[in-house]
Amino acid sequence: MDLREIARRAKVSTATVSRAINHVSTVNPQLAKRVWKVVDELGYFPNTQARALVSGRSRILGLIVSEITNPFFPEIVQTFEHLAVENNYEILLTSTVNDPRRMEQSVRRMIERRVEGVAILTFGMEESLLGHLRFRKVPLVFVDVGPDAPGIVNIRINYLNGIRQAVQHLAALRHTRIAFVAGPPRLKSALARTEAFKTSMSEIGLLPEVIVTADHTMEGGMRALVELLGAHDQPTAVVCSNDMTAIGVMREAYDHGITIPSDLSVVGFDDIRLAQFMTPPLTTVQMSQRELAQIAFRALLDEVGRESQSTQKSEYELITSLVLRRSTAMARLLKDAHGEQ
Amino acid sequence: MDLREIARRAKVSTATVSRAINHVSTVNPQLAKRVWKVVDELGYFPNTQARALVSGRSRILGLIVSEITNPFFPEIVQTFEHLAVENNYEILLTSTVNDPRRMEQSVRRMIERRVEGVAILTFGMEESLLGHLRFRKVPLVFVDVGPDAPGIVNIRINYLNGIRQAVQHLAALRHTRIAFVAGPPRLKSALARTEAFKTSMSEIGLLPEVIVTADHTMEGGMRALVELLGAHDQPTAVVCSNDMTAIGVMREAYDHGITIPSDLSVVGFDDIRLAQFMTPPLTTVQMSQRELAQIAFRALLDEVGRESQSTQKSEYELITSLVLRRSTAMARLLKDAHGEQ
DNA sequence: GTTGACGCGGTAAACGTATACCTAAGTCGC
DNA sequence: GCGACTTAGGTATACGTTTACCGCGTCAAC
Repeated sequence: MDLREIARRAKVSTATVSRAINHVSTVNPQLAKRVWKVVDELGYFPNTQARALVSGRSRILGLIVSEITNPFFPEIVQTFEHLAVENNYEILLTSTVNDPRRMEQSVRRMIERRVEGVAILTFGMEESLLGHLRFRKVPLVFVDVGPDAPGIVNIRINYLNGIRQAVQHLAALRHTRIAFVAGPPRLKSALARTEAFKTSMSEIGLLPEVIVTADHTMEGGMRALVELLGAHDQPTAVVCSNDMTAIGVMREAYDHGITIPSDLSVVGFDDIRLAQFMTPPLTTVQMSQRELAQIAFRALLDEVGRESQSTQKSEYELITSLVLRRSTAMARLLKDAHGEQ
Repeated sequence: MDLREIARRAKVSTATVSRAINHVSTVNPQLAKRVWKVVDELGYFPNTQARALVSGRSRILGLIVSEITNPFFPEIVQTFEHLAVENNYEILLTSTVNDPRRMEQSVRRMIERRVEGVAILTFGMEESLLGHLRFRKVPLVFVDVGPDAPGIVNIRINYLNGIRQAVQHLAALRHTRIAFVAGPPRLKSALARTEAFKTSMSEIGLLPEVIVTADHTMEGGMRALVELLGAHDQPTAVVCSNDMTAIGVMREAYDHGITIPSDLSVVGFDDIRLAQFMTPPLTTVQMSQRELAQIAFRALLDEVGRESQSTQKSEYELITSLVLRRSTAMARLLKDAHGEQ
């Protein structure tokens, strides 16, 4: 069942059928109606590959994330996919799980399907991905780590804003020994968060001394707390580089009989959905996944839209900000002191 | 840069290039090498749409889930995608969020891209999806709810096995007042779980009296616990129709000062990854998402493989089973009694 | 030495659609 | 009333592959 079949039955040419289906205005409404009638009767659906072949536009976008099972990403995927469908695009999804072979393969798949653009929402700097894609001048969207070149747009994340809010929130609760559990140094985003923490502390005259490194997993968070408990001057609050780490900290605290937030205040980062399901619900710095996906999609669409990669640079920014829940409280020592008065 | 370009440079015909690229054995190794050399030099990637058009095979599979942000699904998507890529397939993902318009649209997209098969891993009975797809004889895979017809395979889930284990585990811990928090009656899978609970209770002479209905969300779980606490004969253990419900129950319990598991034992269902991150880690009935995805993919591939929908029916089954963590303990009253002796 | 079989590679048609180009009919001005 | 201009719809080509079909050359058997 193809265009020709429709043309035959509607007693018009294939050109007219094509035009009617694509709502070209020059076609006589009478004829259009006749065509649509046949189309509906036969349940005809145009063949996308043929369309893509002749038009040179695949209407497919690539989306590369680190790992779909990482709670940070499902919301992104969902939003991105939703927007894509609304704009008559399809998405080609890859989760690299940090496997170079997978990335390589992923790029190949995308090029073979002739994607019109790719959003790379992993936070590492996967140079390996770039070669072929840039060679084909495929528009790319990165988060922070993209090279500065035409056809490549970077979404800048303002980590400082949210982390500063977190630190000041804790300081306001009389915390002075505030620890930071950092993420893997391999990730530029993790580095940036650590820097933001240091800056925020220094700004208010506190020393960002207690920084332990974890790996953005729950297990890493658990180990990090153990490490912190071993220190001779234990912190009363801890800011974590991401929510999974914070969850690990909370989990380990539970096992040690440490109550959150009265014994220890905990702040996460990301605001994955799960954060609000914790006991107690996790206070965390929100980096809106929906918004990130929206910006990425919009940026990609803009870039695809503008023909001949202009040098005009477009910058996009995503602000982070603290959302208060119930995992932070007044610092223990001060509270006791008050209580004793 | 296309086949012809390669052919020209390698001084062979396009047919030979095509054959070399597809590793057809009849082509002279000398020539093949020459072709591959040019291919690599130019960084040539074959155009999938052209291939699909002429071969009549899109190498695309559809995957429909209810909601990617539901923690049950990411693992499924990841596994399915992984398998697809390994078999040179691409996947077209849709999350319906129970929106009929979305489903409609989704089917249209899939048919337009000429998917070779679709796995429908939502657990409702979306009849609306069927029409067009069945008309095209697209192989379909369902979980439990598919109609009995050629080209349609159902994966049967054995809910009873795991739920029986859960109930017997609780009974062994001296619980007799075991409640069940059911899921939305709209979902056949929820109904089946409730039935399995009733059966399991009756089998060991307990009355499945306390059954409250929730909706598979955390909020629903929270409300359910409130309802249970209002009963004059409070349960000492509660089995939930899914993990999110169990998490809601735990969360609400925390707010009421009820300690899990010493005051109340809780068992979930699904074993989403998050279950092990709870405090305490949730004992739950595992319904392996990886395995489900594997079965679905395998079934789909088999069905796509066999030409001319044979009547031979293939049945697939997924077993559920209890995984013990730390959200269950001896029933309160008995434990006290023992303590007083 | 001729013939038949066979193996390898080239020629060309086909997949289903969009669209450049063309033709016929209609409109308008003089 | 006739020619120029507009307009609607048809004809035919192109998109980048795969593959059926064909032809040529080699080799063996007689």
